[in-house]
Amino acid sequence: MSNVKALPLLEPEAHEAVAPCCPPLTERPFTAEEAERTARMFKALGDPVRLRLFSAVASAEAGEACVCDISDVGVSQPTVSHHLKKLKEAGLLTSERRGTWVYYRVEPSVLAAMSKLLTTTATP
Amino acid sequence: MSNVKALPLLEPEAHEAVAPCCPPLTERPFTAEEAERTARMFKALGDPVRLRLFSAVASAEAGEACVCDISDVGVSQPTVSHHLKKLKEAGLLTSERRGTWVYYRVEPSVLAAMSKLLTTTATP
DNA sequence: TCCCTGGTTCGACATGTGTCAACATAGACG
DNA sequence: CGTCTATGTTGACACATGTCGAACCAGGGA
Repeated sequence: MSNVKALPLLEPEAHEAVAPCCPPLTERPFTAEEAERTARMFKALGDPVRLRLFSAVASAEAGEACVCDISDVGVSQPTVSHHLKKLKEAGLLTSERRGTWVYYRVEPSVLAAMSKLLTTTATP
Repeated sequence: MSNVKALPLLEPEAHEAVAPCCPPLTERPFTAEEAERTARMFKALGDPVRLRLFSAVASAEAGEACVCDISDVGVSQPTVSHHLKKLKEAGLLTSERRGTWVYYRVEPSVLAAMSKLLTTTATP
């Protein structure tokens, strides 16, 4: 449960879904609980708009992106905000307000954790 | 729609979603088209029941699993069938009938492709 | 041949989800 | 203080999705 304590603002909700997740999908059949937890992350990335937002943040130079820089994804501004919230709730992004703007960054452990889920146990 | 009369031909739909997909999420912001294609796969895994089914198939000894071996996931059998169909449509699974039973296996390229999506561009 | 078992499809329903317009809030700046 | 700009929240609505029971198809034996 306790992983990275660096940032000043810590969402308790967000931490639930993150790193301490599950074995690779190919290792053994998932239990209901594991599936529930893991599905939340996949579901968060299962929407084109969210995927574009996440990709925009993940590929940002400084490791973070202002909402104003990534909100050109073809939907209204409230909708962008809604999707960013979903990504935050899923533990994939964190946000921080600095002055006028709000910056989003990728929760560091997430990418590695999800990638590990998809690795094959048999390595040729 | 069109399925009953289909000979051992390959569904063109299924192939669309598979391997030749997209760069890592962290490389650059996804285009709308890339996001649309990729989101389909994540969405397919974004349901707990489907995740359990997929995991059951992916972790099966013989590389394949009979429906009867994996349908104990807490929902009715028609629902299992429905989810397996979704996974097939997303290009994640393939199915084959042998005698009385129907066997599902993981589309080989999928796991590697999705894993690659989640790798960080910096590869040490 | 008839029936039984494994799987899929159909029809219907409740719930969830994406979307927008309108409103609310938080700083910056005069 | 007042106002402007950048985000988030609310309410409403259309549409997609998960679920089940019933009906349906495919093989394998008796």
